[in-house]
Amino acid sequence: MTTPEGPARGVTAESGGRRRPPTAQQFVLGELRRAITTGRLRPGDPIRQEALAEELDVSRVPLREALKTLQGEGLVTYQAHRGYFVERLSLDDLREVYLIREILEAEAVRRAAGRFTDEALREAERAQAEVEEAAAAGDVLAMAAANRRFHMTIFEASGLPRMVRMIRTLWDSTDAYRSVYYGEPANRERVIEEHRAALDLLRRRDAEGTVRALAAHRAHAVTAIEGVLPDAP
Amino acid sequence: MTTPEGPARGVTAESGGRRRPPTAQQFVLGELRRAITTGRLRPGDPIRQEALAEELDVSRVPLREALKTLQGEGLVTYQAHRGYFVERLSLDDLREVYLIREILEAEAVRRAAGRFTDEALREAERAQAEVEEAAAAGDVLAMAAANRRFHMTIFEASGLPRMVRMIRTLWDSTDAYRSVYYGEPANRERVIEEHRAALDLLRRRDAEGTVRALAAHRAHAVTAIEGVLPDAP
DNA sequence: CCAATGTATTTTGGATCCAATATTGAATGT
DNA sequence: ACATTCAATATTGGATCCAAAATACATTGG
Repeated sequence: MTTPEGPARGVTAESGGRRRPPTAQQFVLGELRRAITTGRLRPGDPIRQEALAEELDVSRVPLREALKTLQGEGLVTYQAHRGYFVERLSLDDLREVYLIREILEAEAVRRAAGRFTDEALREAERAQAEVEEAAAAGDVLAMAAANRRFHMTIFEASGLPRMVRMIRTLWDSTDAYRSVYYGEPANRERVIEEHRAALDLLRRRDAEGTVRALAAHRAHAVTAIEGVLPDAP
Repeated sequence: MTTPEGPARGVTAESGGRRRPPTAQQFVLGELRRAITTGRLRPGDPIRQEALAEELDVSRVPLREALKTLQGEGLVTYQAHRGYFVERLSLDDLREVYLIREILEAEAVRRAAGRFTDEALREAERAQAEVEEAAAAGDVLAMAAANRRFHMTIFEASGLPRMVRMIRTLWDSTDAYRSVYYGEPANRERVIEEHRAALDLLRRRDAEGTVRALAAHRAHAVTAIEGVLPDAP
């Protein structure tokens, strides 16, 4: 039934040589995020604490604290005495997340554009360079990460830290689906073009233009994702 | 030391006759929320787990899980190996929370108004009756609770559960300040009037009117709270 | 055969104990 | 007197163990 294999393969294995966080709960948190976004833990799956803890080579205590964090972010649900389950995102849920993003990000971008510093601009350009590099190399994961940095750099310029935190959480909750989007070469091309356009508008401090550009950018992503979602609910 | 006593009593005492939740972490979560919103735990305070756990007559394990939840909601902050601290809301933070609420609630109300059922209307009217009762009795805590039910009933009619969850979290994070608002009799009167106006508009399914009315309602609260905040940061 | 009931097993919830880290305070040297 | 180092203490982080609840399973009666 369960992996006849003993200690640590599956989830643990692919840590790619990153430095391990200072506490086990933070380490587990990262591993869980990856497990969920890469689909290793699938939507609807119950999370068996004992097995997972053993696999990650920690006790259940830090695992449970990490799960509480994920619960707060909406990546897992919790029922008392029954445990945690990987959240199942319906099409409606996905649309709702994007609706909320639409609303919050519009405001964040609007504010950011008005007060965009040269430093922030350079930071965004650097992120964009990484996006293009990763795209050229066909590295989907790296591209998703760089793409995130690109957008977050812009949001952070809004000077609204709580808003940024909420947006980040919303991104987290749909990570799994977004990576699908980057799988398509055509989408990768489009992302690059749209980012360049947004950067141009930011250089001119054109707030409304940037808002519109990024809204369109987002809309493209969501329609593309909606298309493939029924296959992997 | 620890309970030679069997099933849990202890500091539970002051729960005003509410039914105790099925798990200790949920119980602790409620107690912590109250402690923070009533000012028993003050902004900036470090949270000493051992002492608090003993006071609540639980071990540190469920306490820490509850703290993780609060961290996700932004009511406490966390530093590895240093522990949890009650979040300190600056004036800017407060304004940001209200800005985000403004944006999200406008959308929620807009959608809710269009699809407001008679059942939802009755529910809102019931909540409003409780608000008026509590106001008449001068029971600030009960009024805050009923007020919350009134607004949440409306938000929930939007059919956007995630959005409602986020709004609820935003309310949580400023509970402490809002109760101050209800302390003033004049404010209590105004709240009642404004709620009645909103209900009228809802009965006519006037979406934009309701949005405007509730936006004004919110604006009154925030300016009033801003006025008193410097005293209790 | 099916439903209901009681029992065994699994799984989560929580308490206690120990380890790791941070903080405090005293002693020491300059 | 001041800064620095090192020991003592307090506090958090985590592992293990036990209790409580839920689930799975078998048994019995209809």
